[in-house]
Amino acid sequence: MTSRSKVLRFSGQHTVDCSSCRSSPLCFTGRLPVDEIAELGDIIRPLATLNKGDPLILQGSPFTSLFMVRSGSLKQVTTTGSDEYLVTAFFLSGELIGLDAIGEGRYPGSVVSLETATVCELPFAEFLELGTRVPELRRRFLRNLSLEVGSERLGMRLLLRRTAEVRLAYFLVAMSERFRRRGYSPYRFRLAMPRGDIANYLGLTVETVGRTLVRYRDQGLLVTRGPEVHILDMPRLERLAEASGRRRREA
Amino acid sequence: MTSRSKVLRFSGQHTVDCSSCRSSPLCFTGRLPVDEIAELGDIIRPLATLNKGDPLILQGSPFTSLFMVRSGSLKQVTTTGSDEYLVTAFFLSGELIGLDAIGEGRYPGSVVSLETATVCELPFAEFLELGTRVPELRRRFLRNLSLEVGSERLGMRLLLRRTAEVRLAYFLVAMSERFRRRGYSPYRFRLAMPRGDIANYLGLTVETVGRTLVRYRDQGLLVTRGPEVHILDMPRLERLAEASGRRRREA
DNA sequence: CGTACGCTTGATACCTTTCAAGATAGGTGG
DNA sequence: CCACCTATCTTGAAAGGTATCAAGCGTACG
Repeated sequence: MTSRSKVLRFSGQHTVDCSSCRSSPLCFTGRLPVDEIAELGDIIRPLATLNKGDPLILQGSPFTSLFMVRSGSLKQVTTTGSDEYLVTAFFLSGELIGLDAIGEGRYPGSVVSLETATVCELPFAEFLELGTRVPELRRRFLRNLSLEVGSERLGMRLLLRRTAEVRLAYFLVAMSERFRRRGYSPYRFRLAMPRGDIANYLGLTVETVGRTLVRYRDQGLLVTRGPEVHILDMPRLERLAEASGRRRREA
Repeated sequence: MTSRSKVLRFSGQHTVDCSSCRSSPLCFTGRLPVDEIAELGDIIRPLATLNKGDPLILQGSPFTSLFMVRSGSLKQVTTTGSDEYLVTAFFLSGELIGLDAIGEGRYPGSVVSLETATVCELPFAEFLELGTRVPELRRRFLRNLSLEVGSERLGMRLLLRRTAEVRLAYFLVAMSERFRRRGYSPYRFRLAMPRGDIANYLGLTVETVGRTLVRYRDQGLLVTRGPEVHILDMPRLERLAEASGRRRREA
């Protein structure tokens, strides 16, 4: 169950040039004053490269570091007591991994690479220490954590009352937006995760996701070819994603 | 929509004796050294008293403070663009309100009292400033925030794949545990929120919640009388709450 | 005393899961 | 380079769980 496979090692090197990081505009450290960026660079351990399927974190291992995605994408999966497999998050470049581990002191799920990806390691103790001297860093970090609380809280409550059609639209619009902010086309992108992971993440089955995609295609909303998504009618897809609930009634 | 009703005012008084607070063992500030507790007391504005239905926070208003529940309970509700009413959280004594507002700088939902309740106000700017001098306070706060991220992330993903029977069991077990930690009986308690709010929170309808409670009663799991809950067979209820998923199949 | 709100109960429709094969595609080894 | 294997995606038919719609019922409070 907890296959103790190759857990990656970071290079011993102890300096990163954050100022040259392509993810920096998205990273919560982005646009910090130069001096402080440099200090961060002293802390951050750079550039583990992961291949598809490589684990970055094993569920239950002690929390030591946050990880910042520089390129590629990863998923977080939690296995519950009854051997249930739950996809709890996807991480794209510029996003922070491990925010949910600080509280318990252990990582609540395994994090696995969905494709070739690179990450930076941010040892938490040293990060906290740096925070003592850089209030702005603290503020950014709190902001980041808080946004996470809010979006999980609201996003999930929303999904709970939604049909498959709306859930998937919501997911695709969100992904599209995430790609757009990374400088990619919001209309054509490649979803690195398999259908099964999407279904699991949305609380649906693979079959339902598949059928829903077919319906979208029939309605001229979008087309998919394997992992490739091509959105044809974004306005309508967005309207669908925002659609209130199940059927008629208002609560 | 945003009924500008009586928004409560705090007394001008500027000192709170945290050390005498009954919620202190549950509050994230609990068990801090005495000096620091005292400093907190200088910041915290005490004791607004709310009656059932009184709003503490109006959705969209600028974020200025966190609130700590001293007694009673409250709910957070978010109204979406399409006038959909979503219950996104319940707060019991010792819990922090407003964690999800830090990021956006606005409160993402209204917070309304479910019964007579008292809260302390914790102005955020001053709290941050105090954090500069008290690293332990920062750590506690981060821990608190992180736990929130984790439980929302996992808890919700779980609910998404659950039947009404399991969702409600999960909710009742969680509430029972929260009461237990507050020194009340975990077997007999009073849920201050109406059925409709529970249903909404769990992504169900009132009818389904009602019918499910009847089924529990028929099975000898628990009985309800209005807001009163009396759990008869906790082990079985817990097993039900942990039950894996919809029907047979494993993911 | 009545009105309102919350809770119950019943019948029906519908979405999604479940079960079961089949079709594709990517990767491996002969 | 092709055959095979496995994981992934597709399609179909049936069952099941909830939402929906519609009344009743109780109870609290003005």
